[in-house]
Amino acid sequence: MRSSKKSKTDIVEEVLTRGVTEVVDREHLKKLLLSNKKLRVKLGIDPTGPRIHLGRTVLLRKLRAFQELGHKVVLIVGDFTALIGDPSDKLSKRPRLTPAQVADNMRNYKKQLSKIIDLSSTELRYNSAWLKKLSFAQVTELAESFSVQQMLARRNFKDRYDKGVDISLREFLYPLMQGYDSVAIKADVEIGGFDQLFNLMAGRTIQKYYGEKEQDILACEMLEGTDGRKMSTSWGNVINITDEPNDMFGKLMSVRDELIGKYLLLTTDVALEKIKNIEKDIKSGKLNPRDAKLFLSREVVSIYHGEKAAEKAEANFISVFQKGNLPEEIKEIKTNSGKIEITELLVKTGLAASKGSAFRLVEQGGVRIDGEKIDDPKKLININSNSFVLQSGKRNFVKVSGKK
RNA sequence: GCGUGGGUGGCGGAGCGGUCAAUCGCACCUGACUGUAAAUCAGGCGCCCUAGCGGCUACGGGGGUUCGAAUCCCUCCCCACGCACCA
Repeated sequence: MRSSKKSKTDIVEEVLTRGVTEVVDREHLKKLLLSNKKLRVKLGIDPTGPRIHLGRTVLLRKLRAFQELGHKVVLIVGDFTALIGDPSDKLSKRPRLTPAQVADNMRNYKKQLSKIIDLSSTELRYNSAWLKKLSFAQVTELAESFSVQQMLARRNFKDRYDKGVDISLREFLYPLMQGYDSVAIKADVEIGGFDQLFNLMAGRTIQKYYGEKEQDILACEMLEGTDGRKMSTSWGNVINITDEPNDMFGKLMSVRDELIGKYLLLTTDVALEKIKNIEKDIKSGKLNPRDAKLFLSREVVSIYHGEKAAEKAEANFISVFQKGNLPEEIKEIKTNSGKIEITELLVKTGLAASKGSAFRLVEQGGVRIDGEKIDDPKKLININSNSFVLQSGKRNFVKVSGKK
């Protein structure tokens, strides 16, 4: 973080509030953070997808802040729990992962994690290490810590129960396992998304049940994706930190205007005051939301690809979308020379999924060759060694030329 | 095991004998406009072609009734709920 002159109190205050919706023992945690005690800060990650998206970085960035304050981050890889399936904020059951998938996902994960947190000082634990060893008697014992009524207090269990939608017993076990993780690693603090609040609280209940002191809880805001719904891999509205600079930049530009402030708050280090000003200026019309988004996009892309790449991505965006120029890098495709129908060419180059949709694209005026609109779906295109740029819509380009 | 209600396009969810390739919402695509790939508005959104009130394949699988079935019947598979059996 670039907060060099801030006092510790200010830093702690920001850690406790920025992008945070709920802190469970707020005063208690604040005191701890201001003391010199080194805390064990837990974050559970379910390696359910191979990529880390911006929504997940919110929590990771929070961890980073704790690291900077000198605390010990304990990352729990839910290799065991992922096999069970997490019911959080889902109205129906989640698919379970196989051990092979988990292992595969983790390989990619570490590389991505290191872009945000300091992995060398991080304790990485797999919860199968202790959960696998529990005997059935011990599980039964653990199950004693919760009543069915308490479980049903959880909103999404309650909703499903009321609607008559299946809740498997296995799902009831999930919060218990996550809570047991806290016991196993002796967590002082646990971080999680707001949708995880129930599970985080379960950690407290279970720690207490085992006669240990209860962890404090920091629940963070959920980040909306490009379409305004919660960012989630299964919705396909994610911005992955592995996305190429141009792609990442473009996705950020398509975020809804109302979310600009939230994105700045949750995914960048931009100072709180500056964010406030940006929001204010957008509201008053002094600042064009487009420019605020350019700023946001540059910030985020810089974090994952460096400032140079961010500048380049911005220049590319302005050139292509604001000025309508051709992008710098266009995919090139070589095909057989000769005459070919435009619709067939679109399918061949991957710009259209089927001839029917290619037909529609042309009819709707979305197809251009070297900038010139093609309006006849039957048009024959002559392909020879001279290349030309085939364009579908505003953002799909392919350079086509014939083989000799 | 018995009973009830279900299984429809990427998802949610209509339709319950015929213009149903299937209302609608979300997602997605194209266009207009703009401040950007925001918002808004318009159109599109199974596949094929000689592009047409065209052909083909589709509504869990299979079979049947009918001029005609996503819609009715039989059967199989799967899901949920309830009941029972067994402890």
